[in-house]
Amino acid sequence: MKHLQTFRYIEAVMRAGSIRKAADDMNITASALNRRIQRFEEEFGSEIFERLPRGVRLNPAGELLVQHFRVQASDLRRVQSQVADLSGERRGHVSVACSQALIPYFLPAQIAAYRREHPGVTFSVNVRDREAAEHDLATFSSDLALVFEPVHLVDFEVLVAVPQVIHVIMQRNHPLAAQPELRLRDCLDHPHVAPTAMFGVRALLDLAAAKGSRPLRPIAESDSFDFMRHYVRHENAIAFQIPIGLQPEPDGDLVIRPLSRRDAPPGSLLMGQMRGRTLPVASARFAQMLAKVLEGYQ
Amino acid sequence: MKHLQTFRYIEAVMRAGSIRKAADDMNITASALNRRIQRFEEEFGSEIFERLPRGVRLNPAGELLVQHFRVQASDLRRVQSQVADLSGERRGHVSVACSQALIPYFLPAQIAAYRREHPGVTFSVNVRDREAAEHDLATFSSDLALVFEPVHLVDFEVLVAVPQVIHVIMQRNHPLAAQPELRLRDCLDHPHVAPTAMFGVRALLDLAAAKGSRPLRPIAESDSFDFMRHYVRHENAIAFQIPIGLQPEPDGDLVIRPLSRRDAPPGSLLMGQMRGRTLPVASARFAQMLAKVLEGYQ
DNA sequence: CAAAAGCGATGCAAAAAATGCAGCGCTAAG
DNA sequence: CTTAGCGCTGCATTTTTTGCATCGCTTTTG
Repeated sequence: MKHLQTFRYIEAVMRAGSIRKAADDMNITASALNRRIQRFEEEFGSEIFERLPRGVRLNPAGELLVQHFRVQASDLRRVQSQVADLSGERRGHVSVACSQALIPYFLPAQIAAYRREHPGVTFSVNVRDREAAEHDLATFSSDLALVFEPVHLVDFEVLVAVPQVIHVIMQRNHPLAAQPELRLRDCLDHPHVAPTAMFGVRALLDLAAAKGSRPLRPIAESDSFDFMRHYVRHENAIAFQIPIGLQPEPDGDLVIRPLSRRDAPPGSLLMGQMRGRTLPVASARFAQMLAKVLEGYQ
Repeated sequence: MKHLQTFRYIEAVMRAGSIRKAADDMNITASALNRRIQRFEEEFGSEIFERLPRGVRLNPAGELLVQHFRVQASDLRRVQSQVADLSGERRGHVSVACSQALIPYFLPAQIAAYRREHPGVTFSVNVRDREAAEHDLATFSSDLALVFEPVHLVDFEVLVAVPQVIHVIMQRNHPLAAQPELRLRDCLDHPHVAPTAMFGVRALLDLAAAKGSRPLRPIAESDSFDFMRHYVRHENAIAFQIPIGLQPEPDGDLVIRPLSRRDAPPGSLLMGQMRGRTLPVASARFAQMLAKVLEGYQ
């Protein structure tokens, strides 16, 4: 939309930290960009950048303005989506920010299922830790977020919550593989790998371990659940993950066992949106479908 | 704001019903306006006007779009007002839609009082019947509405409500002037003037009269309370009005008496805004002051 | 039933706005 | 003390927008 061009430039300047860099990013001359901003500031009635010796930075007025424009751009997308919906076939774009766990199995299956019904709808899927996912919602760069154990819930409006018990992954020949349900203390006696502190699974594990007065001593930490899942094949270690991130039928030589609820309470996988926002039709319907699936999930 | 120019043109076309008339109103050529709209429709991805033989009319997509733009323009004004507020002195503009009763005494006094504290704030005051006032809120053309007994309350978010007993206005030498409180049946025995059906005062009077099985028989009906107040001097008739529309100390030869509560229940004078909207700083503060004054009013 | 009036659309030239280029003055980093 | 990077501005150029004249169409009018 052309009438939002100036805003796109303003965002670019904000990101780049200087007009020249932003001009470069946007394939325009610094002078043109500079004048656009000056002209805008004049008609807006106030400066929106403070000029520093090495560039520019948004001032409080600019912060307010950027927030306004983000809301307005998001709302315009919603209107467009609604209009497309009027004319019969559903079109639109759904952007999702989600935890790693959703990436391999759950979301691909759900998106494919949705697109079978509505081929006109496109998707963008971004892996975000729980903090970044909430930020994505707040800046209107994602419509939906799916995260395990979110941190702040201020702007996060929960659409559906699913309890998820932490599961243990190991090779079929692992000593613990025989038990149908595992105790945390037994797991901690064996070599284990664990996610880094930023993840909800780790937070729950640390909490549970602290109660049992036996600390987590991972032989490897990683921010990739994919890495951890593969690692157990090499050292006969154990790894942790929530069920939604696991294949229903694991690969031949891996087994999956739930951790006893006596040790670690189930965490919550939450789907949410920006608080108070009205989602575009496509996103709202997709969220509706996900909610139905998730509610039947456990 | 220049980036809303196209929207202003769209609104003009909507009002005028044809591109040529709108072009005339906006001091631009029809061809330029026509092309602006065509260009906009193209980048928006859908037509927003349906072309009729005698002009154009918004289609459903256009309705959605206009609503979006109205919200967005109102929000931009809010941001500007907030920014002005950042830089010290309060500036801004407050637009009020209100019933006639508020026009002569109450609002002038309140606005003057507010402007004594904040000379940078300007006002627009429009007389609207209770239906039109609500419409003004819904189209974001007024920030606040002050109406007696509003009709629909769907989009009207009540900020404060004040009970108002209907009062009777007559000359000092009127036979009823001696009583401190009047019964409706006595009033109806004398020549009386009444507001037309669109007014809340009339609705309450009709209701009360129906209960007493004696109908209202006004010798004159008017949509101007000013007219009615002056008329009682000429025929020694009586008129009705709510206290907020009356001078505390009436002019020499007029007296004011409350109608007995046994006959007509007090109506409600409501101050409200568009539901869910965040008002500009100036409007919000003015509303706050009004609320305080009104709560102490009766 | 034909003429007139009103409408939206479009080709083309003129006017206006935005952009690119070159260079200024300034500040902080090397 | 030099240099590199920054925002800003005058001027020529390019792009966009506007105005004018006109077409084809439909409804209204005499």
